Amino acid sequence: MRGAGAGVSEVLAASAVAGRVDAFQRALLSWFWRERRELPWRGVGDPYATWVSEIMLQQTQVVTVVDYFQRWMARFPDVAALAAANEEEVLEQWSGLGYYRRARFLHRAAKVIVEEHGGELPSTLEGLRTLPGVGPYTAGAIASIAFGLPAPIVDGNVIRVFARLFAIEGDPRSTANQKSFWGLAEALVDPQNPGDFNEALMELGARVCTPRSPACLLCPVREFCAGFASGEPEALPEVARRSAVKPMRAVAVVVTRQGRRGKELLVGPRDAGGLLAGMLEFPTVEREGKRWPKLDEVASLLGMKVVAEEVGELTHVFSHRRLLTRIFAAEVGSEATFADERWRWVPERELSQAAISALTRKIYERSKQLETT
DNA sequence: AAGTCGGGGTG
DNA sequence: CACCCAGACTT
Repeated sequence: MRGAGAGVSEVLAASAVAGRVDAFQRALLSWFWRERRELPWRGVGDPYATWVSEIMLQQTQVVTVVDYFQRWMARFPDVAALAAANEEEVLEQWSGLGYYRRARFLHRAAKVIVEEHGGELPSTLEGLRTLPGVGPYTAGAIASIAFGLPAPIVDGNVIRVFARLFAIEGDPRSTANQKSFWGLAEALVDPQNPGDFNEALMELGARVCTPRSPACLLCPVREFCAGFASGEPEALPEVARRSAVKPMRAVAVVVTRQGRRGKELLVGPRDAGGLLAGMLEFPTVEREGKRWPKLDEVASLLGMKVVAEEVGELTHVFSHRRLLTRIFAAEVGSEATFADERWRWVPERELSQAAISALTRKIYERSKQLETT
């Protein structure tokens, strides 16, 4: 029995991969070359495309990313185009994808690349690592996939695959186990095909070595796997205890007016730094806990008296928050203006392409739906 | 080492 | 529901 965080060489020596690293690499790679999915960022040969895809894929599944990636590349085809854009345009493209800080990092890094690297992505692990938003995983992914360097990667898929292959017990996030995962990734990556090898590990985790019921009978490396041998591959890795989801309440008012070009809606940017920082939203008051804010509080936010009708309520779940929102609707005169420069009128047909979060999109859909009934 | 930060897919 | 996802960054 190996304890958590055993040295990499001991873990490797005690496994079925010992002395057969070449065979392991060949088995994994030939499966990958046969079974891999066609994805829009694969085989493009453009480090910028690899970078964009890897940032989008952070904590986000492949199927979700595909459309966003294609729209992004059409709008910002290269580093220079991204660097020249303003932040709102960047957030418009990211709208709905979540973790908006990633979009800001991508944008900021593009400026750094133009100003300090002559417009070319750094081609070393250390250079990539200096870019905002590029951590150990993403640096390894770009280095191996775009530049052919034998850099290791460890993501959620690799953790699961290695925990099973090598029977790594204990909390996979512990420092000791992280050292094991990174050490194994470094020891196993095929220097001839580092990018394909790394992608193969992740694709195996995503499609075969899945969390609940892994498809071991389809696995190209099951002969090397301690989890398969044990008969209980799904027992690893150990699942971490999740922190509690805190309740939140909010009141949002969808304020409309008839502008010269049809109906317009009042929106403003959220505070920087917090949840959904900088995204446009309807006038909203949020509160931690289960007590509802009052409509008056939204009115004072706007500096006006609001005559509004409640049109519904919806729930939105974040990873660590559960937010219930009461939605009101108010129509104001076409001459309505607001002293606070935070607020601005957006034509209804432009809202769907604005820099709004999925939550704001849901609120809008709900208010529209009630209008017609 | 623990918390923060979205959103969607899945059993 | 709960869990997970081609994580990074802050405290």
